[in-house]
Amino acid sequence: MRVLVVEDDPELQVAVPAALRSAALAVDLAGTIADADEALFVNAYDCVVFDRMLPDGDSIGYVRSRRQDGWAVPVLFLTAMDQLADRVDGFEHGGDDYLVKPFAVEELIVRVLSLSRRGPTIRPPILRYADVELDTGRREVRRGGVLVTLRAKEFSVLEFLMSRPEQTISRTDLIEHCWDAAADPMSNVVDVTITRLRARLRGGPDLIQAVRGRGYRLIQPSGAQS
Amino acid sequence: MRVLVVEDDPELQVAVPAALRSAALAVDLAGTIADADEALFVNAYDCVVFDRMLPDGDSIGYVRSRRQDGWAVPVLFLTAMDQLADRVDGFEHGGDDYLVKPFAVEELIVRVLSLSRRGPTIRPPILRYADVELDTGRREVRRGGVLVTLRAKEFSVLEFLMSRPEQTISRTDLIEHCWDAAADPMSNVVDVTITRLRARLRGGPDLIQAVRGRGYRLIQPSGAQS
DNA sequence: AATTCTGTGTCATCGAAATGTCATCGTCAC
DNA sequence: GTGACGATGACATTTCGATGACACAGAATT
Repeated sequence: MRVLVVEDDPELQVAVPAALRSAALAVDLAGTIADADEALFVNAYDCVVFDRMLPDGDSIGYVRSRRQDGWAVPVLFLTAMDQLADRVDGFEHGGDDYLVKPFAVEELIVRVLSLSRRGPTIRPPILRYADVELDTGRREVRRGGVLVTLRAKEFSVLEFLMSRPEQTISRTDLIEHCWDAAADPMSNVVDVTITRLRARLRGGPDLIQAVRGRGYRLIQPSGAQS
Repeated sequence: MRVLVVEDDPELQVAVPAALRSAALAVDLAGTIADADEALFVNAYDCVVFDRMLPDGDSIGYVRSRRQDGWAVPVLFLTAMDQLADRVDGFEHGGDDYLVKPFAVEELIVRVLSLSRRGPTIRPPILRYADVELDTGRREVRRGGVLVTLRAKEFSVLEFLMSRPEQTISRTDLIEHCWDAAADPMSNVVDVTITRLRARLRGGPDLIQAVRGRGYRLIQPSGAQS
């Protein structure tokens, strides 16, 4: 779990990351809102610890505006102002928790862990065609419910075909999407990979049709074509 | 938003619901853990406010056991014991926040609103996969009930894998979530950490599968291959 | 302050598995 | 029939992951 700490007080710049690292969290540090913004752009964090007052402004304003764009990473505010009005302010603008300085490091750790745990668990999509299911997250393919293990290239080609069912895909397109720049467009790698893919999917009719001079496409052999 | 308040003190039985209703929350009241259990069975709540000490026991025990079954509704504990050890204890067993009595009603409202908004998206504090248990609070891992001691990085990687069981996780994702910005994405730290993790978990079949060219994932080796 | 210990990162090497190449065969369209 | 294109088996090459040994930093201990 990775956390961004945004803090300008030199003492806390040392203490807070140290405390969080002791809880096996990976910690990055930023000193200003501008720095934090850049770090948030570059990396994926599970939680952000924001000092309220920073050299370039009040962090609540920043968080508020990011929330407007749907930014959802949990935030813990560290604040020296312990008036209740300010606390309410912090929550109402999308922050998820706050801690009043001075605080016990154990408490900080507990709260950050609690916030980090609620990560957005997004389900990667599952592609289907005929009796073939391709689970992009698990990198698994099933035919008629039976698990079929594919090589990386084979998977990648099938994924591309399944994302455009019944469209004819040229060898060039396949090379461009499934191979890197080093691939030789003149070779017959695509043909070979298609052959291997067919061999793996021998659990039903051949769904991969060669379109002479054009490329390949997925098609159900029973269905009529144009 | 609907909230269940579990409280036996007659004074608070009046004051707490009144305060929450003033914030436009729908409030139900229970006086014992048994009553609460029934109410939770019948209705869906966005948040539960639990007094720590109730006539039929300490509510932490109840919450802890419900969490084991994946129950995820946010809980706010009201506690008279303000020692930090107790606070940490409350969190580590799946509670999401606590408030020390006596408290300001405004603060109660703020916290309940925050928890309700957060929704039941928190993950249960103990992750399980096959015969491996990972306690995020205690930072302990058990395989087949046997305690396995892990290094911080190893724990962190396992936690991330276990939070997305059977999903293939790229080295990049692992670096981003388990290492800080100083990590070199080109190095093979991830591979080495995986090797070490496997070595520690040698108490059963290898659950960590390398997916060539993509990353790693947790999988039960029972699945047949072709 | 010096020393040991512990955790973590780096590097080099090994070996297996994935993938590309090539030669040959089959087949489809005209 | 024939010429071009696709299919396929055998083989060569490359890549990638696993791992042992070592290096280094910081914490703990003396």
